[in-house]
Amino acid sequence: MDLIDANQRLLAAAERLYYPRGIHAVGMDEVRAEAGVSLKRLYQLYPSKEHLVAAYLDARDERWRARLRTHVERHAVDPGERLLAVFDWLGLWFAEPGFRGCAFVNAFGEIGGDAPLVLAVVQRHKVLFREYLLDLARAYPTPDPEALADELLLLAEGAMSAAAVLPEPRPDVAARARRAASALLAAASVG
Amino acid sequence: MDLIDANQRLLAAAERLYYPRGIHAVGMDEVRAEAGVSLKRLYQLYPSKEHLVAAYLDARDERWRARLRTHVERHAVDPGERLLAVFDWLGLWFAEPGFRGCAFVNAFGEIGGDAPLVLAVVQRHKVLFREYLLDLARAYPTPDPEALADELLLLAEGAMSAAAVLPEPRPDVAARARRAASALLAAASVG
DNA sequence: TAGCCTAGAGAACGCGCGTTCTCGCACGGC
DNA sequence: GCCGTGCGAGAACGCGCGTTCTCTAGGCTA
Repeated sequence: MDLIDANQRLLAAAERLYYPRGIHAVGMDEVRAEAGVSLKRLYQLYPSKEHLVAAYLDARDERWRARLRTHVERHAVDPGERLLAVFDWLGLWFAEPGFRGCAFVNAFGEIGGDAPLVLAVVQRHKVLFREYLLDLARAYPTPDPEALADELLLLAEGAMSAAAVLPEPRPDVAARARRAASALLAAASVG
Repeated sequence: MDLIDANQRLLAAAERLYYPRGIHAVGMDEVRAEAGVSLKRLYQLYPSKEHLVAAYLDARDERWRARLRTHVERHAVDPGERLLAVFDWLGLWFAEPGFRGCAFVNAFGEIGGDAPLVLAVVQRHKVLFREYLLDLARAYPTPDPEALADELLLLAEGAMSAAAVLPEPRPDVAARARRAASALLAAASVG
């Protein structure tokens, strides 16, 4: 097995273990075993757990945003509909088995304080999500796309938190967020 | 020192240590030392760390909601203004030194999976916050106070996440949330 | 075949945790 | 005065972690 293979297996194993259980609950040896990689290789690729965690989050960021982008592009063309499609996708995500909230917010709560590499990846993810919403908002007829993007960002972030934390039976969080987003779109529209 | 005293000192110490640093980063002995209480007393009051953490979160929940309620009652009488005052208070909270996001969301990310006592307190806190918003929304002239409360809850939750995670310089998250809340209020109003 | 580099398996190390146990001591009832 | 009970102080224990080290085996070159 070469380095590239081992790397992919490690990242896949990290995803399978870290997201459902949290980071500090999963030891390096468990990741190693799940990936079928020797500890030597692991530390050759990632000199510390923090590096591995940052890489896991980085990979998750790419995948998460790609999935969102794909859904939006496939299901809407009108700028307003595209912004609302973000919330439809959130609803699909929330309904997936094993959903446990935003991995980045969770990681921040768990090790945000001391882990600069991880903090940087978390912040970058949120900035990139915000920029994606801003891209969509710029296509929408509103005088202040930044404000609109920020407002929708807050709704989306709130939906992720609420979907993760609220006990069952919970109101359909994504649908509520979509309704609010629709109202904000109408309020921000110049047409 | 009697049990009541020791309990108060422990809860105060837990608050000072757990919120800024996270839960798993603070050991029982450190809480004991900060509180000036013997380990024996600690385990007499809380038979495990999970019990102590749950009690810390419970106390924080009470204090957090009381502070919010006090601010809202002191600064607004009109129902719409009261709902908006929630976001003003969030802005004050975010600006406090040491702000590190919602302690309950952080605790969920850190140990949500396996810690039923903690999970229950987290969920209860969010439910009570939602009920408070619902109380305020019921005084507002809208056909669906539940929907309005849920929408504002999402904005508030999103603001907490964004204020915690987004890197500096960050947009004034609470003000953005307030603006969005204002738009949602207008959209929900029957008058 | 002999030597050598590499890699895997996993033992070992040092540490910090949650929890329990031990010890010595002060204080209250007879 | 004396015994027992409860207390604080902190040592001890068992465990699991992140990280490093050791041993062994195999395949490559000459």
